[in-house]
Amino acid sequence: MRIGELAKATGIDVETLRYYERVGLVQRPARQANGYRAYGQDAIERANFIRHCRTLDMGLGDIKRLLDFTSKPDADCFDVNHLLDEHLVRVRAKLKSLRTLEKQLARLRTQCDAGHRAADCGILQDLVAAAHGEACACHPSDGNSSLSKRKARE
Amino acid sequence: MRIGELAKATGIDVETLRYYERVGLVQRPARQANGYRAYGQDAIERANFIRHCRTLDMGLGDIKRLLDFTSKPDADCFDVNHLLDEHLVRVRAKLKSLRTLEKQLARLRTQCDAGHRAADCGILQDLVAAAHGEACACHPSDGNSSLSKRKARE
DNA sequence: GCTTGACCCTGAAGTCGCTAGAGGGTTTAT
DNA sequence: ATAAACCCTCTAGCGACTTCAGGGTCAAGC
Ligand SMILES: [Zn+2]
Ligand SMILES: [Zn+2]
Ligand SMILES: [Zn+2]
Ligand SMILES: [Zn+2]
Repeated sequence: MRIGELAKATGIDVETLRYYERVGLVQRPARQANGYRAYGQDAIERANFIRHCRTLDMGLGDIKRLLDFTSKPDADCFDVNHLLDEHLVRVRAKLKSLRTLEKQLARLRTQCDAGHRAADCGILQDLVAAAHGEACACHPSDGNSSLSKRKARE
Repeated sequence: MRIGELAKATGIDVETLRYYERVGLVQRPARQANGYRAYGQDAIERANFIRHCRTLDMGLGDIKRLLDFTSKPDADCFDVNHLLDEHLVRVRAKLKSLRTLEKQLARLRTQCDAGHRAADCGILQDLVAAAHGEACACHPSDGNSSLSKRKARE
């Protein structure tokens, strides 16, 4: 099987497959006499595994670790659970912040409905006022910089 | 005001401020005799505006456009509304996909609770089965590659 | 006077997960 | 024979930073 066929079979772009090979996610396949990559059927399995994990938004490093587990049947799967737990934490944190964000943006959007002068635009006024520190949680405005420190630790 | 003070006043990292200057988001400040950047009070306003918009997850290009509006009071604010609408669409799309993702991951996590052999791990088995094409929507498994084409158009 | 440490400077490279381009070679169909 | 469709490598670009290397500047304490 050539790379284009593997791409069609898995829905992964040819360039992406070559990229996965470069970073070690996909093993280097044998080559034909002309230098073309020659994949076996197992490459479809592996590529589909990667694709599925990517749709679950896992990082390539995590996917590599999971792939390694599939070839070590006697290993303890604790790390698999842990990896998934951490990923869930990340996803839930992002979900939470996106929900807040959506509310903020929806409210902001109501501040202007028709076209008028920029000076009278409720949205711009709202943004400027927030930057000024009025009723806004995003910048500390007191002396401490806990927010940036927290971000740095994440 | 030196860059470290501006950083502390706004909660934006020093390196990030220099990066914003490089990409034209923050105007180049005057310099002291020793080459240090010397900011005025207005720099705090502008930097806080940027920070606030970043917590609303706007791109630097959008923020620049908004900043430009704040100095053009007579412009029509239509583009401001439009920019916000597009951003809301993006945020809501991401929110929707994250909600689906969270459900999938939460279900997957239930497949294994205690440590055992990787070969018996319900999570790994689930992932392999999904990659195999069982009850999984992420890869087409039929002949067409509509999914990848759709993605390319987006 | 001299070192220590906290600042500041520039420019370049690394991060992640691709994506696109340049500049070729090979195969297949007409 | 020629064109389209495929394949190859190597390189650079995206966004929004972060980090590193290799310096310069300045106040305080000994
Ligand atoms: Zn799948
Ligand atoms: Zn408006
Ligand atoms: Zn704010
Ligand atoms: Zn398990």
